[in-house]
Amino acid sequence: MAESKHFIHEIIDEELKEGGRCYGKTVHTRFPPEPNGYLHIGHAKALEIDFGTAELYGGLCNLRMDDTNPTKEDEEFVEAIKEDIKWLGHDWGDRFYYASDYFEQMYGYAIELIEKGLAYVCELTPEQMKEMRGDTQTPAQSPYRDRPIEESLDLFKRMRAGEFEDGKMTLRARIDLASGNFNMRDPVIYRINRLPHHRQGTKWVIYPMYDFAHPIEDALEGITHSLCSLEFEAHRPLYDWVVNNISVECKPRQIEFARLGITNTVLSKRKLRNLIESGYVTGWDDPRMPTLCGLRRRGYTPAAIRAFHERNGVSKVNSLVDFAFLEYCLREDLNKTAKRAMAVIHPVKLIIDNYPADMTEEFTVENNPENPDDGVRTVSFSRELWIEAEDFMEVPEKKYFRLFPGNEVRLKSAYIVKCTGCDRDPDGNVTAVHCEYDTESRGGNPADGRKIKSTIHWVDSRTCVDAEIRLYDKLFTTEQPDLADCNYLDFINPDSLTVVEGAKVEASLADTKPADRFQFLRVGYFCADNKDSVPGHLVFNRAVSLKDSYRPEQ
RNA sequence: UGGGGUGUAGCCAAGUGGUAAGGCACGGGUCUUUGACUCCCGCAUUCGCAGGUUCAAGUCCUGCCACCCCAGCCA
Repeated sequence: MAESKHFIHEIIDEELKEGGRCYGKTVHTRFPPEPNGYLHIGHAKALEIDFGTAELYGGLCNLRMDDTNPTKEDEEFVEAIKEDIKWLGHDWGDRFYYASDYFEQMYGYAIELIEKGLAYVCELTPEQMKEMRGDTQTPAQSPYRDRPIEESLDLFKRMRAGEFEDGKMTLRARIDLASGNFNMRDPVIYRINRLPHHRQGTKWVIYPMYDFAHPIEDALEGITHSLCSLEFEAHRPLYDWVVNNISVECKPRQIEFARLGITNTVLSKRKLRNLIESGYVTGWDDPRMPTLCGLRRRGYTPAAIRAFHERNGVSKVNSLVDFAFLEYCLREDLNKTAKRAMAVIHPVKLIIDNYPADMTEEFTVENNPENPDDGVRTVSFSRELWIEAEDFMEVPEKKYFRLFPGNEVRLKSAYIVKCTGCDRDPDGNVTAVHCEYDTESRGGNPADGRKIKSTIHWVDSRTCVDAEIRLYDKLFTTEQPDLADCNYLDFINPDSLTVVEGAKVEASLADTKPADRFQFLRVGYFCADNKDSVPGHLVFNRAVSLKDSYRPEQ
């Protein structure tokens, strides 16, 4: 929970006081996704605000599919949305709704408005309506706004009956053609659309617009606080107009907050879809995507995502949060929870020349030094091991203190070895590193207590298993790929994915299950791919690297 | 040139007339059988700018500037 309350909660505190709008009431919010795509980390912010506010005040939060436009929405997204919300740990109880289930009631309220002289049927074409909208200096014109109530009533009923073609007529709210707020210039509240609706089928050929439908949905469900993003601020007068002019007892209050921006990625459904359709990523759940299913596959945890949003806070300032902060939140969680394992991504042979060729030992290693309850495991050890190629340099650069001729390092939990040299192929590539071990240093403790500066990870060449490692990096090379005057596709990071075949991982990883997470010692946090990793062909995704303060100096 | 919003460090963000919290990033050190983690230190004489009120202003007043959203029969 945040240290200090953000502005929305301060508003609610006031309203809950005696005499306040919500005195004695239960705080009731809603999360209203449109089922036309997958949820991403930006939606997660809204999710945390909607569900989090309800939780904070001991209230309720409904889950509602905002499906008022048949041309965009599809049932296929509904289950995925529910799954993502559950994954994040939120519970809507039995309060799962569809806006489309309220169509009949909405129709009734539209009739009420017409009867009150507050709505009328308009026969302008979309083009005409656009032309007559006016501008900042000129009021709009609407030739049908004074047609008799009876005529609008008749026409609207015939609209519903399907007597008119798509686009021929609309129902408009009769508000203010001269308003500086264009949303109030007699906005369309119903349009004709013959496309079948994903749940209502062909029952309806007229559909309510968001500005009319949303306040009704909220009022019908008894929502006290309708929390949404900043771009709806100018729609609030219309929201209030609707709840104040129809016969509903509940008058919800809309409060707007800034949506989330993160560096080096994009967060619009259109752009994300385009990344998929253009083949830059493999799908909505590609681990490089900022979608919840993508982050999940990448190895992100619900706790990390929730911490990210809680610490970012809630305000009305358009923000662009550093991607590094998301990574920090993940590392913080995984450092405490992920079991350690040894994996060599870029293997090179380490031969211990004074170790008997037929000997094998087992060493005990802690699973997580941050959490002793995770216990220990044993790893096997023999004369030939695999180590990370970058842990050896024949000619060390300044401040390099791993393996180089003459230097000692500790093999994690095993022995201290002294490097004696290396073998190279005709092209000059290192094919094996040679060393000798200190027989008195079993477990990694030197008998004489001398300090060993470096400890490196390793795997036993006799028992290790192969794995495919997918190294992910930022999707875009610039912090703001979606700046107005540039094309975000120009900034795609060509190295956002590096696939490494033939990595060597310790034997204990052989029975890893999909979605299992680990810290590969000294390398980073990895997650078994939830689609492609199977026994016999392990696939690990790098969720995030470990911080690395090693800076070679020259 | 209409309406609605927002400006506090590289990035988030507290602050509600009493002398600029915290986190990330960054730099330095400590610790370490992970160059991780931990711990410690440093990091805004100043709050978009300019005036004004006040003993006292990031907070109040006036003016200006910058940026974001709105003219879908999208949400």
